[in-house]
Amino acid sequence: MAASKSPTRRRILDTGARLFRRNGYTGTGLKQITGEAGAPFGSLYHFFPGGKRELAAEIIRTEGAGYARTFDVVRAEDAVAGLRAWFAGAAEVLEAGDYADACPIAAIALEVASTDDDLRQATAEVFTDWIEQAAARFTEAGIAPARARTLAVSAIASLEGAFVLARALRSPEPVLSAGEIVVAAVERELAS
Amino acid sequence: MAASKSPTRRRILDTGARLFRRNGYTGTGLKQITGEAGAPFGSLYHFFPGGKRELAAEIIRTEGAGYARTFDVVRAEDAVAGLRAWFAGAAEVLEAGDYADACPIAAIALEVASTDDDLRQATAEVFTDWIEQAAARFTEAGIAPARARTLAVSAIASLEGAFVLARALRSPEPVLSAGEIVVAAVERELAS
DNA sequence: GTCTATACTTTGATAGAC
DNA sequence: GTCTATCAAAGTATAGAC
Repeated sequence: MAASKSPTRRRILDTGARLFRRNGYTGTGLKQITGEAGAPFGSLYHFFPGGKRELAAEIIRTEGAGYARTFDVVRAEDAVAGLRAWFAGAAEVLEAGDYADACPIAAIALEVASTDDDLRQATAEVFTDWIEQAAARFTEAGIAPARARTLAVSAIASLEGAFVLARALRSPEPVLSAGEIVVAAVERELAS
Repeated sequence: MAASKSPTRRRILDTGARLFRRNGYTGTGLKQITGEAGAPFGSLYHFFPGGKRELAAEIIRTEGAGYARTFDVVRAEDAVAGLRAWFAGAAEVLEAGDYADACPIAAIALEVASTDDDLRQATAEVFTDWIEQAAARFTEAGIAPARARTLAVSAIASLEGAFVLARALRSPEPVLSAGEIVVAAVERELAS
């Protein structure tokens, strides 16, 4: 079908992703999305019959998968340098985008955690994927599986929380400080 | 004036704090707040003429100050044990409250960061206070100021991000893992 | 099948009765 | 000063013209 290739559908998804990321789930209106996407309001329900929840679910999954690829910079050959680059890159993107674009799903995740179990589960699957991918990379680098998972969870949590502080403070400091501690922890683990 | 002691005003603040914490800023309605608080709708505008924004600003400040006191468990005499208790306590509260009550202002902070500069600044002041208090405690424990600040920012960011993951995954693991890494970092710093 | 117009609900906010 | 009734606007969702 042509639906999956429709440029209108693409624009709705991209615009929705940007607005959800910046203004949150309830903070973003469907009229606002179609308006900024230059799409007729009815098109949203044509492509997403389930309405706002179906749109959000797809955005959570695709944006989650997309953001997972930023972790590709962490190569098993030099996990420490890669991890350092991961945090530095996040800080740069944040500054360049005026502290508007941090984690693509954090704002949604906090809002739906206690109010919409389907969407909560979608965010949980994304976070689980990130954790497993990061843990696999650390394991390949030579860290024992259990320890690799602890470090993976900690790395992702640190960046996630640093994003919260950085957006509020309009400063890259939290991302850089959090990165420093996590990088040192991984470095120390590999040296042991 | 009696206003500051009014039980109605108190109930509005407490209910608002709980709902903002769980459902976010735009995700919480004023009618929902007064409804659950058992207060007439008009009372909200009587006590908070500035409406939703004034109410949110006060909640951010008071809840922020209240949460700062949880860090009192970190005593300069034994910062490592205190920090360990801080994370463990956060994990316990989270589980006990069915993953609904984590950071009192994180959901608001992410939502207003790019949409309401007054409220963003209120959250920034809270985070700044937390960072300074934690850094002071680490300094008292014998860590050099610059390093103490890096560790303070990292500790708060780690917990903040762990809360995001924990609420989505409905698991205390992120809080415990993040705590493990941060505690080890402080421990190592004190040993050096 | 694309899109416009509308239905219905809920939102934040006010006015005014008591 | 406490509270009820109502406002205009924005929210999601749908119906139906073309």
